[in-house]
Amino acid sequence: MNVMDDGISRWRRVADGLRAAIAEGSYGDRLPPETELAKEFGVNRHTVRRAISALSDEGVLRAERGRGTFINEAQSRITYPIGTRARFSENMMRQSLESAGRLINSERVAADRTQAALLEVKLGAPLYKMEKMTVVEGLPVSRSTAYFSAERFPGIIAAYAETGSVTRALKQLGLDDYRRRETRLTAERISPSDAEFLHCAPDSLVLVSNAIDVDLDDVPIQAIRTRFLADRIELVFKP
Amino acid sequence: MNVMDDGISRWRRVADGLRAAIAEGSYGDRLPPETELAKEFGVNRHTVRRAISALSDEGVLRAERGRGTFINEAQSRITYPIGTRARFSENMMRQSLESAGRLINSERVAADRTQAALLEVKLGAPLYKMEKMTVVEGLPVSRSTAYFSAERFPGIIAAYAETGSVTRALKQLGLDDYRRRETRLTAERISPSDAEFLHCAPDSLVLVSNAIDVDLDDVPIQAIRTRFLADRIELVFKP
DNA sequence: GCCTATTTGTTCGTATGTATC
DNA sequence: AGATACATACGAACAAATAGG
Repeated sequence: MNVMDDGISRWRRVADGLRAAIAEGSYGDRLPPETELAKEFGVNRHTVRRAISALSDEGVLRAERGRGTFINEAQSRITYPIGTRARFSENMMRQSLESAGRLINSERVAADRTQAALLEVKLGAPLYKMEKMTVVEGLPVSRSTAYFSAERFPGIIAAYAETGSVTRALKQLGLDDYRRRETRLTAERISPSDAEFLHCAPDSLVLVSNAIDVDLDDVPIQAIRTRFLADRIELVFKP
Repeated sequence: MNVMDDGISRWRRVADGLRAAIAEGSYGDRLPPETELAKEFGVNRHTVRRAISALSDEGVLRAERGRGTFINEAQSRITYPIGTRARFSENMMRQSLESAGRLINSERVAADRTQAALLEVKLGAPLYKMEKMTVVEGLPVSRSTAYFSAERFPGIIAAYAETGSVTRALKQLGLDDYRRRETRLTAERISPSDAEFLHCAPDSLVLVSNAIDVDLDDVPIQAIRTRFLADRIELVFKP
């Protein structure tokens, strides 16, 4: 019997299953006994215990000897509204949260086929690539990679470094307003590099947002790929 | 130096890292040599080989002896627009895709605190819980759990079973129009039960959408939690 | 207080899978 | 390919805390 055919251990899958069931409210406020869970998941009791131990470390559960295992009140995630006028710092301020953007790295690159199509520039056109990360209430929540046309926004990097905000940087460059044309969302496992920067477990999940911002004439300004840590942030869309 | 404390094997993490880097386009159309990747990920070459073998089985890579390892063209995902008037079947038809909803199960339940708050009914009020799944082009793409007030929509289950669509079922019950009030998005690992129904790997990722639909007087109609398979569907938001 | 059933916690042993060298 | 170290998984017991009669 192949125990770990897909590189994910059994206790891990039990832990994930439990987490999901708990989120769905299937168990109410307390877990069934370990022996019962073992039968339910078709594993040994030790394996269930390992899963419970992992979830206890995460703060999801609380085991009490002789009484049972109880489900802790859910810790709420930061919500991040997406819509036409999505401005990260403004939105955080509305929730009275302290947020800060930080420029990690920037470089000049040539547009590949995908980037050229998204930004509506020629293949090989000069772009600025900016690696940023965002910290809310002292906790890193997202990392993003943004591409700007280097010809249209030659001073963007200096302006961002100075102001710490894309909105303010663009304003400094004479662009008063912009809007979001499109946001595409998907989910991925975090990359090792992102895990290091966001200071989280290497097996965390991220919500990936691929978005295009345009000026008021519908000309693309930036293509931006943001990885939101799924367990620290929740995207909210309200029409 | 063995750090496998999180239940995910090294080759698996290398595979996930490679998949992400490939998706980002970091490697272009071919992978660096195995020895180089081993150094990059800080693992033994055997471990890299196992990761590459897994990705080859998935169809992401193609290893050619003596030449190198090449990246296959990505298979495109189905896009699902989210917005005010999100109607699944309408949206699929616009992409000229064949879609079908299927009722898996339905039962009468009492509203718990969360459901009562979302649907604006009393705690313990009777609800219909409907488990559905959606198949697009023969491929299952999502599974969802919807809650309706049993007092307000006594015939909803029969109507859905007959029409195969929430929109048409509600119309049959005399509700001509409704809109989405809110969509909250997050990412999770798939639950074993969902993995079975959606006929996918047990370690797949899902985009979870928690949404509230309301009638034209802003009274809640349904609370719905949908799990979209992240590698088969992409959510798109256009203002 | 006492007994019992239930439930979590601990400790053996054994076999298999993973990762490196 | 073989050797080594460690993590995973299972099985069978036993210990310790709790709750109820």
